[in-house]
Amino acid sequence: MFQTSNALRRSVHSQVTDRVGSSIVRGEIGVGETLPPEMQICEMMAVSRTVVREAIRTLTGKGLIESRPKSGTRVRPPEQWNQLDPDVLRWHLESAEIDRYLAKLFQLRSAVEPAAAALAATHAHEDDIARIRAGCDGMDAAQTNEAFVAADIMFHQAIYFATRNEFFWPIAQMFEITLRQSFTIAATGSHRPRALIEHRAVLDAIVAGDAEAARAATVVLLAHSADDLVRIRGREFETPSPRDARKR
Amino acid sequence: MFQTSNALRRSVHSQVTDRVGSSIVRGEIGVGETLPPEMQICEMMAVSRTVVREAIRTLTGKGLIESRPKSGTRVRPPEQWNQLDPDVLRWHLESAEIDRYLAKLFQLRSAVEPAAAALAATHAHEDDIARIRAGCDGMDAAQTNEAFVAADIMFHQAIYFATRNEFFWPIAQMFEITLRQSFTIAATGSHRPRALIEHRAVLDAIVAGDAEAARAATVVLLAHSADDLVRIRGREFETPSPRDARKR
DNA sequence: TTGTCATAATGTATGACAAAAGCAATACGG
DNA sequence: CCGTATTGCTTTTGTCATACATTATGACAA
Repeated sequence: MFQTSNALRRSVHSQVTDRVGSSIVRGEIGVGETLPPEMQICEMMAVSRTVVREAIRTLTGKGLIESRPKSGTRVRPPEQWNQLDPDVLRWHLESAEIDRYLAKLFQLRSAVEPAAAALAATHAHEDDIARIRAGCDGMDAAQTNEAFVAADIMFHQAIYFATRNEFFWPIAQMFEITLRQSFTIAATGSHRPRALIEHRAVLDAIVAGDAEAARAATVVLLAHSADDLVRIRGREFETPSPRDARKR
Repeated sequence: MFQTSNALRRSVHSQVTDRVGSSIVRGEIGVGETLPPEMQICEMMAVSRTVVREAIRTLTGKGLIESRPKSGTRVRPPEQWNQLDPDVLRWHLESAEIDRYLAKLFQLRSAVEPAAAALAATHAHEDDIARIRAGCDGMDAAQTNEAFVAADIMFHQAIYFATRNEFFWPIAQMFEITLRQSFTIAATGSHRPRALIEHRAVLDAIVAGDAEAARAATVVLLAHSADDLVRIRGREFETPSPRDARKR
């Protein structure tokens, strides 16, 4: 009845995966270091070795660790982690300052989303366009803030799927996990009318099959989103990023 | 002594992971369908249930499947796969027509790499620049074709790492797996001098901290790479992509 | 320095039981 | 008589325990 937030109820090995993965991402173990032997983890968490091993396999599959007989299980450098993996993302967001990660995510969006919209304009199928339109309509009809954000997310995801290029899809996945909060904050009240117009501009360009128009409309959309984020969250979202970050 | 290419010698569960993962990506199982019960897979591949379960955990972690007691283990829709995962990528390349995937990868690069270079110009640290320069120098000094390609890959990877934005890193990882062959083909003989100049232009812009110049230089670099790919592999690499792919 | 060996860690196999979920048969009510 | 709810069976995944294989490390000795 009481299941801790939503962590209990799930299988034991995913709980162990969460705890170990989280502590790695959090940096508690440090790159190149080895985590405790399996048996020791078993004792620490009071689970069987089966469970621990399956958790380790999951983390290995995400690129976080690699293990060898005798030498143990070591943390791999973060360049080799599947940083776009939903779980890895979640562990990041749990640990670090949210704003830093939202800013970085926004850098990625700024790079990819205009091109994605352009590809969508030339490659989208009927059902892709239907999904994008559903996003627009949902934003239009939304009564609650939450419904508005959900429709907004659907809209942006649908654009990535409409590229018909699977390498763009993992980026769409991030929205589910990462953007809900930032969108929720940025979607309050007065911005909506303009946002709606700009979203529909992207839709229209895609429907018209005009790649360059879609790209341009998306650039506008993102620029205004950045404005909102700067206003609400702080100057970390300014573009381009501060030069003084550089060390020479 | 003889180990089949490089497949033998590896652990049993990664072999099982490969076989199952490959057959899923290949589409032999079909979205929403269930794979055979664990025990049956054990018999088919003559391994213990431990091994099969660990393989399943790995694939679950990559988003390919999800399993429930009694109802079995089902294939999830490809939108939810970690398409940028090195293994998933490899399974794709094993199965499908290489050219289609190289073309799609190139679409992603075209979207991301100019922005990545721009970010690198403002965010790169000393060691990042050293790596990029090492790539240039390596291309310069390369005697063999293979060495040239390796340096080329290092150059492009280093740019993604230099963004200091971990969300760009998984894209760099793809190069290792995907680009070796395409680069090898495109790097023959006469293209090298021009390629070298263009690479160094990107490096110089990044060193100068000039984001816009870095973006522009990368666009040029990619455009010429596309030319080479079109010439050698076929018109699939043309930009923008064919309109008639659209169904309305 | 080199070779060998003990050892500690992961890798694999097996068997047993728990828990969940689909399915069918059954019982109940309309 | 038909439809619905309930109950119980059974299949499949989830977890545990134990034993043994394999491998690489590090110490020791030649």
